[in-house]
Amino acid sequence: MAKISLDYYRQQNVVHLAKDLLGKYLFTRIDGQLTSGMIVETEAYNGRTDAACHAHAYKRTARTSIMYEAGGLAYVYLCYGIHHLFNIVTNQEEYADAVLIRAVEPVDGLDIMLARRGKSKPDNRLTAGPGSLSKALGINRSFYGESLDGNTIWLEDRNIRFSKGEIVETTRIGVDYAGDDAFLPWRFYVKDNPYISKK
DNA sequence: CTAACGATTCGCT
DNA sequence: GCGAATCGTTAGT
Repeated sequence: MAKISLDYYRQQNVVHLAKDLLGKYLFTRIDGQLTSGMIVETEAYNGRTDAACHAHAYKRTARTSIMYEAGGLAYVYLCYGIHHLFNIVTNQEEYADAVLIRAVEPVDGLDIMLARRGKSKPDNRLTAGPGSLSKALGINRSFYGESLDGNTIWLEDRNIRFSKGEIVETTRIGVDYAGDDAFLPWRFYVKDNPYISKK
């Protein structure tokens, strides 16, 4: 077992961590049903400096409070009243940083993921996009605050490493409200991977 | 208590 | 390419 330990998530540079998470495997086990995917797209959010982060400038609310905990917890919230978006809380206590997982490449439990997504055949949209991958992996708001060191949701390092040329760094999606911070190159994805959320 | 609004997705044109 | 779907969170009355 190559489960990633909590120390990993407590690194202080959330942008570096978002890039490093590419190639890691995300697992869920719900009622004995195992599903997983390899992370191929992420975005970094920095609580102290970044206007796009829900916890921007020490804004502590009921929803964002989990981001102020030490790294290694799940931050899941409902977006547009429809989609559950899965983030990993990072950095030390009081540093409200998080990485949004935007896309994975399906690995284990393909039939389970198809059923959850209401699809009969696999396609490139099965786990592409933050709402889609959460649905495929069965992640919902009940995962809010769940430790990534447990047996329900966790990450594994299977020694997949991407070279600099295989990783694209660009601006984040859907954060126009953040002013200048919308232009930060804090979105990372694996070049040419068919499961990234947008071209 | 009320109202506005999303770190999106899917289907239809 | 465009617009509807849909509801918890948030801030303001």
